[in-house]
Amino acid sequence: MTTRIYDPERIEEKWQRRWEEQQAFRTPDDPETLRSRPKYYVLDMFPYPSGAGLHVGHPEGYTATDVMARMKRMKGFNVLHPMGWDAFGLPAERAAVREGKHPAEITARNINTFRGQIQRLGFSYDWEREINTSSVDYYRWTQWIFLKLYEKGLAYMADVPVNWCPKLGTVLANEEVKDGRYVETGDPVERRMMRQWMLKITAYAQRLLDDLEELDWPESVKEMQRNWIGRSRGAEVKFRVAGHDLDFTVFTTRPDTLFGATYCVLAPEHELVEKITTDEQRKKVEAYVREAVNKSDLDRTDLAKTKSGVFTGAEAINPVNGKAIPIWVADYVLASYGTGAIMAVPAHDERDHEFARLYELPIVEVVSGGDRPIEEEAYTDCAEGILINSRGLDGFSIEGLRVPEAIDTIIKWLEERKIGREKIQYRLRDWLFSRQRYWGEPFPIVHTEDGESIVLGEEMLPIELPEIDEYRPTEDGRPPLARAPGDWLKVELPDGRIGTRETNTMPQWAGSCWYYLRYLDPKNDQQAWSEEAENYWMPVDLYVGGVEHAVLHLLYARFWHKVLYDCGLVHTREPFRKLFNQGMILAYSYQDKAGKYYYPHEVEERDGKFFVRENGKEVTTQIEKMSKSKFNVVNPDEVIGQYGADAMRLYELFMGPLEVQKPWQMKDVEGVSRFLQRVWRLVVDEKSGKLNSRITDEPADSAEELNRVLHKTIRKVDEDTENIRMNTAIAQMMIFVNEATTAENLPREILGSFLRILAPYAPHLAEELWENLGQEGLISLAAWPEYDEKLCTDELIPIVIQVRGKKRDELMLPPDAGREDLEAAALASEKVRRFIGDSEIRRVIVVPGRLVNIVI
RNA sequence: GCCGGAGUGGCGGAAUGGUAGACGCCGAGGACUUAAAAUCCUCUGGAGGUAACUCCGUGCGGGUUCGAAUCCCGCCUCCGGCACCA
Repeated sequence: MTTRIYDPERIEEKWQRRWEEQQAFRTPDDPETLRSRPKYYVLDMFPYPSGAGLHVGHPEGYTATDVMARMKRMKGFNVLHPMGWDAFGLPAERAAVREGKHPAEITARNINTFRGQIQRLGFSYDWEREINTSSVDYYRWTQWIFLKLYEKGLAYMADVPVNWCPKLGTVLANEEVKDGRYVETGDPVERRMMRQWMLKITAYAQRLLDDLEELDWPESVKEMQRNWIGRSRGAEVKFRVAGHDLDFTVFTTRPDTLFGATYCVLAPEHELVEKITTDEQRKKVEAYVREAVNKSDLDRTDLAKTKSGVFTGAEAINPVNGKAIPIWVADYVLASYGTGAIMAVPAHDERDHEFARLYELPIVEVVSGGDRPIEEEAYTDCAEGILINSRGLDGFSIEGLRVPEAIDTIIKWLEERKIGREKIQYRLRDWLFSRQRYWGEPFPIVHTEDGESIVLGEEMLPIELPEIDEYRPTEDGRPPLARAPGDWLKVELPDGRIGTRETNTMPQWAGSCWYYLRYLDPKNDQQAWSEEAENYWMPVDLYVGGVEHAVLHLLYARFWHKVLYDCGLVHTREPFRKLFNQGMILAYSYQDKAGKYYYPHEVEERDGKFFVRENGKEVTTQIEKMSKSKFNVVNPDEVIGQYGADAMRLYELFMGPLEVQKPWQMKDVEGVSRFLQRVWRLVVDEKSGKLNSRITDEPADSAEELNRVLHKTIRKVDEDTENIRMNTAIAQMMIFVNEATTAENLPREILGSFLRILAPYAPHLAEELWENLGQEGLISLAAWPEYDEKLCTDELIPIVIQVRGKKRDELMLPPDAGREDLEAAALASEKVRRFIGDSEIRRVIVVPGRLVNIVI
């Protein structure tokens, strides 16, 4: 033993090298090992390798999964714990333009940075299984899955109104746009008609909804997906247009209010608008439609607080009572939802109410029960109301019914007369699946001159990205791939025709939709994955990542997985059995009155206030999201350089519960670093560099007190780690170390057990001390210790004695003391008797092992 | 507006019907040292009291219970999601 003090840098390098030399974390793949042990697949959401490198938020989830992977390995599981790169994407393409390099080169550089940073933390990934969604070996299979989607009729081209982002020069999916802006960058998005690839995710809406039930996911994420899918039950009702041989269908969730429909509204894009508008109204209607269609989403939603619309001059016939009601055009009705047409019931719908008041349209009450007059406020409650004014031509009536019964009754009536039917409507739209970018998967599609789209066969894969000289759209607005050389763009089809390749590419989500499957068998060049590997490893047992993917990635991946399930390519309906979202790590920032930010090292604290060192100016402090512009980003390399990877890992988990947001505090890293030094000193005498002289070869029970603390600690660390409550597991290990620091004797056996539960958390330190203790083999592969339930309780435990619910005394008694003994002991207490005084004892509540409460 | 989550010392947090504040940070005192750092030990929610001890205390107001941070009702604040989806 040469080194005396704890030197993280030295031991971390040493053990990372050993692990690599011994291939300690290779995923087992020989059939015998696989068959003989249970499996555990623990997965991180793989990162997009940005140019900025890792920040301390990334390793938070990675550390948690690594602790889990290491513990499961020690418990005898075959563990699959891989890492890879979500490597296609726009930032690399933009950097390529900026630096005049190929996106692949930028991507490779960023991946090397990320990998290096991740590896310094000593994670037990199987790097033999590293994947990269932008490598041909990978994306040929993404293209292959696209063929499966196409074969099933789930991929199609359509002229659709798209979210076009001029700044990025590409279209975006609904899921990527919020309030008329791209969620990532905030760039505004416009509405445009374009011919684009779509994936029919709506065909899976009900299954995506139903199968949420079986998942061990945070309730909030399930709820967000339910909201996004947005199932609602209602009815479609057909309305005739008066004086025309035309009709249109509306969707409503409240068919019970049909008698209260006083007008109808068509979306500006509705095909009937043109046909039914009267000459008198034509000018106004055309102007309105033109303006509405060209409005950006931002104008149509967020800013449009007051409604607008124009009367078409035409009238519809309400099928239940034969009354003619006006047909309006208004952009508060969306073309993309339902049928793009509604019946308006101002008495019982807030939006219709607002519109009716604005344009002085009639309001007819058909459900009674509102608190305020119907002219003032729409009554939308479905639980209490009773139907009124709802008697039809042929004596049909739903008057007197409650809303739910009225809905069922009228749907039946509409269906009998073939003028309507029950309808389940989803908010979910089909997934816009093409992008006008270079750095993405090319589609295995060729277009012929006569407009036919031909899908290429499996044998034609991969379709490799061609080299092009500029990564920008062409002058006439076609995607960058239109710049590709002719020998790429032009393809001779098997029948001799010449076609042109599709020049759109797939969105970044494509690669991440199935990467968890490629990890199962990443080097297979015959198949995307083998059946045996899929059967063995799937589903993912634990999936950890940020909540920002609650809808996007997680919904898309579930959709693809279900398609693969229908193709017989996977055996589970769902890919991710348990999902866990880690909370964001925030940081303190410092700002002066003018709003200028300062780095933490530029600021000092005096009496609870903060001042700039240089000029004494007072600054305020706040907790914010880490950001370069706020000067509060914490770099993991610095933390590791100063305290070591083990301290970094420990602090990431000790900060608080994994799922909550919490601020990074450097002072607290020192705390866990001190803890690791204390562990070091339990084994190593820093003065001599020899083993601590208190270490003995006596059995564990020779140090009875410490042995009890050990067993309690094993139990708590085991349970808390399984339940992803690593912060309290670490607290318990601190309790053990505090106890051991003052213990007279340290049996080798006890230290060995403790080091094994510490190993998943601080693996480098644990390996080093394990070796120092003279143990054979890697601690990372040692068996997880068992705890003895009997040793988890003390011989005497504190029993609280309350009088009228207030603690008055505390007695040390055996944990298995009976009710009578506890009561007797409590009543014998001097202090307790003082509080009872002369009062009569009315009741005594005894909770064995806990407390006695005397009620007077 | 609707849906979800949270509110506990100076700070991060623990306790999910049974001792409120585990563990860590900060702070105070002591030991070691020529000294400092490091380390080790003790104290550390508030108020009162020389002390034993007492009272108060988990966003606010009520309730259930022998007993509530925890369960129920009503509010306030903050965070996240959705939002003209008929």
